[in-house]
Amino acid sequence: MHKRILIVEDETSIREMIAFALRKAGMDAMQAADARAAQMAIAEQVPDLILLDWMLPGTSGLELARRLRKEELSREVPIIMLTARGEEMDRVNGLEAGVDDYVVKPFSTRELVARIKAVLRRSQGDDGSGVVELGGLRIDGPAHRVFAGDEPVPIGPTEYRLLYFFMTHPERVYSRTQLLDHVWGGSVYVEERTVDVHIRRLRKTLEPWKLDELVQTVRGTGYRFSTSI
Amino acid sequence: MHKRILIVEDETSIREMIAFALRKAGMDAMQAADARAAQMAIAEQVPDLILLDWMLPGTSGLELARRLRKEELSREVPIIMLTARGEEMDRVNGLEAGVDDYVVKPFSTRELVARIKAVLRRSQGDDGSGVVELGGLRIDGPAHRVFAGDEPVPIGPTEYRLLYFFMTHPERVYSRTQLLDHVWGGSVYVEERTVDVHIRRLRKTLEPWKLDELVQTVRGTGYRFSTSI
DNA sequence: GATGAATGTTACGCGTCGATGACATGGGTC
DNA sequence: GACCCATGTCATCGACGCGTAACATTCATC
Repeated sequence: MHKRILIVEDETSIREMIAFALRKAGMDAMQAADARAAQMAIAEQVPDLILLDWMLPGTSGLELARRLRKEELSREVPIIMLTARGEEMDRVNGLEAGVDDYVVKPFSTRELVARIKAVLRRSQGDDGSGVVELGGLRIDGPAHRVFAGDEPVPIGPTEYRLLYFFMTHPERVYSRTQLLDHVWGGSVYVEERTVDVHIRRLRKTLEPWKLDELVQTVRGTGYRFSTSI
Repeated sequence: MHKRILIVEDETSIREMIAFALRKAGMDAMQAADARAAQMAIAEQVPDLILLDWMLPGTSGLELARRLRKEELSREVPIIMLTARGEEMDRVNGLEAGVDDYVVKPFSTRELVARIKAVLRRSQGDDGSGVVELGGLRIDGPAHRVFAGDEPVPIGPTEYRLLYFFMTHPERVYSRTQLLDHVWGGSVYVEERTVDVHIRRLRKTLEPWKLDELVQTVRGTGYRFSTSI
């Protein structure tokens, strides 16, 4: 579950500092001091994201980004560029090379971590638009709608909120209390068993599309939304 | 056909970076550091879209959004809010002010550009001629007329504005408050229930063509114009 | 296979929300 | 000033959704 980040940066102190911050944020940090080392590291194990310093000895960060984009192995991996101030001209080329984001030096580690998370979030299918697609279901926040394939699914308000929470937090068990907190809101108090009923109603609304299996019972613990049965 | 985007953001580095990304995406970027500068820029030339930072010195972004919604000049201009990590609260308040979308910081420039394009596409719908065709209905802005197929539809002024807003913002729920902001204009005060009545009247005018289904109720939330039932 | 606990399922009453029709007001036109 | 059209508000009715309880079923454990 830990995200693997490859840091490509020639200055050891900066590299170490970033690695430390990332580990503290629950990520795995790999390190490379130049383009060659980076490509070797990638060949060995493809990271989830690459932090790329613009100024590298030998092959520049920009050039490396271009190469990575061409290779099958690394094409899909998001890249964040670390640029110094006043390197604006290079940003043009960076955007052309398909870089996902920039962080301008000097930056706080907190900002860097936040940017990494944002890019990771987006590369995982959450484009921030409030539309989530999962397991044959599509839930559209702005439209307040649910689609199974292309057919709209008639759904009640509470079932909608429940499904929305599930689809934005899939593959994880939630107790009834947790569901009440997240879906109903912490300030209301209702019976725990009420959750069961709404789970039932949610399953019923998904039944016509045979998608009720997505909502799974974890006996003794709670419920889970999962695309694998 | 370059779209003109006004960036209202106090932090220069962020503003510059956004402006750069927008220019790269073929848009014209105007900049303003605070609410006053923004209003001056708008007075000079109305942009196609406004990027509005939530946290502004002096007049807050939210407050500015409210003001812009009230003024005739800027009422039609879509607004995208840039919000800090603050969560649901910001979303709700932003939506109340008639904001079209929001992007949570930190965001990647690519994500931002994608969202801008999405909003522009949505709030345009037309090819620039002011004519929108959707779900068997055609609304002609310049001619101020509505057609169902080839037949003209007799329609009242408020119903016309309501329908026009819906057809330029389809597939999305709007609360009564939002509809009041967008259709009535923020400066008038009327009961929320009034929206219900005009929804009713709009449906009635569309009924002879069986197009009243396009106007859909989302219980507990608001109304939506959608071509899929 | 018996037992108790956890979960599934159904039915029902209450409260809330939206739909609807009627009415009053205001503004424009002749 | 008389008339008409558009608009906003109100009261009422009906529908919908919610939470709870009661009963049925499944599961784990011995």
